[in-house]
Amino acid sequence: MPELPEVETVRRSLEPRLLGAVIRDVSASVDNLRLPVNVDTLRRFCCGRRICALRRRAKFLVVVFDNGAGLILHLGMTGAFRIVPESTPYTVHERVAWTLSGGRSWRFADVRRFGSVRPTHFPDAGGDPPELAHLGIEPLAPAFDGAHLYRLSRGRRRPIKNLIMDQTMVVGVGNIYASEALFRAGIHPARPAGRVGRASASRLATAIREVLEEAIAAGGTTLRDFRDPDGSEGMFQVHLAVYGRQAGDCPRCGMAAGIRRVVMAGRSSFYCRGCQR
DNA sequence: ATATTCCCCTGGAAGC
DNA sequence: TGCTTCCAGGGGAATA
Repeated sequence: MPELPEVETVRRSLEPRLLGAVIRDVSASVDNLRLPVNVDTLRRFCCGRRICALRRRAKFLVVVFDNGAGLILHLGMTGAFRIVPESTPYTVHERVAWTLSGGRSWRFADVRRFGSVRPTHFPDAGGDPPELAHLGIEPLAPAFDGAHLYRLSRGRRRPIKNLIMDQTMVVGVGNIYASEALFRAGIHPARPAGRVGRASASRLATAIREVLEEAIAAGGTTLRDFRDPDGSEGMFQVHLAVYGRQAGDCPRCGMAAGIRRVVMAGRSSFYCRGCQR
């Protein structure tokens, strides 16, 4: 369940350990994750390269090399990184390994293989690679506010929850934080996006920003698989107000068994039937 | 043009 | 006990 806070937690953990490292070799134990993994191509892109930056865009990690190339990484559902001594035996689900200067090995494990590892070129320093050009606005950017969300939602009949999870609209919000943000804003997840008014859009934009920032501060949410590169679990799951709490009492309005679970667009969605309209 | 459905993949839990 | 089914859900292609 890595969403923006989990990916940012991973980025912050990896950054100090990867910056300045030189990649000596790459190996892979599978030829496809979510996308094909071509180890020869990876070697051509990575070997001899120094890592200059580690960015996050949406739920992607972006590794920037010293020559205008780099990697786009996605954790999928069960992806995890660790950095270990080169001699450390591989675990069964470690799919890709980069040998780094200093005798270290940077490992990508992914049980369900929904993750991805893509080499890329950057058209300009600091910009997104073309593969990520379709992505919408970063919710923690200053330009993301109620007015922006209001404009995005005009004329759209799809449920507001589906819209805020649409990565071409606003990025980083997945199934867990969508339910949490809508709860905080008092908006029913199935409300048509175009029927969300200015005041509600403003509350929702604020709620999205706040829940993501609080989750980052807590090191993310661990419900099943998520671990940071040190193997630690996140702590935000104890702060979830509605996600996974069907039949629970509402922590805001107090309605007994007020929390409902419904399926929207194939995803479990949680809301309080007493205080979300 | 917009929005939904399907598929990828594995393991743990629940059901029979 | 053991087998089957369901569920988790991000992203992107296919489809309506």
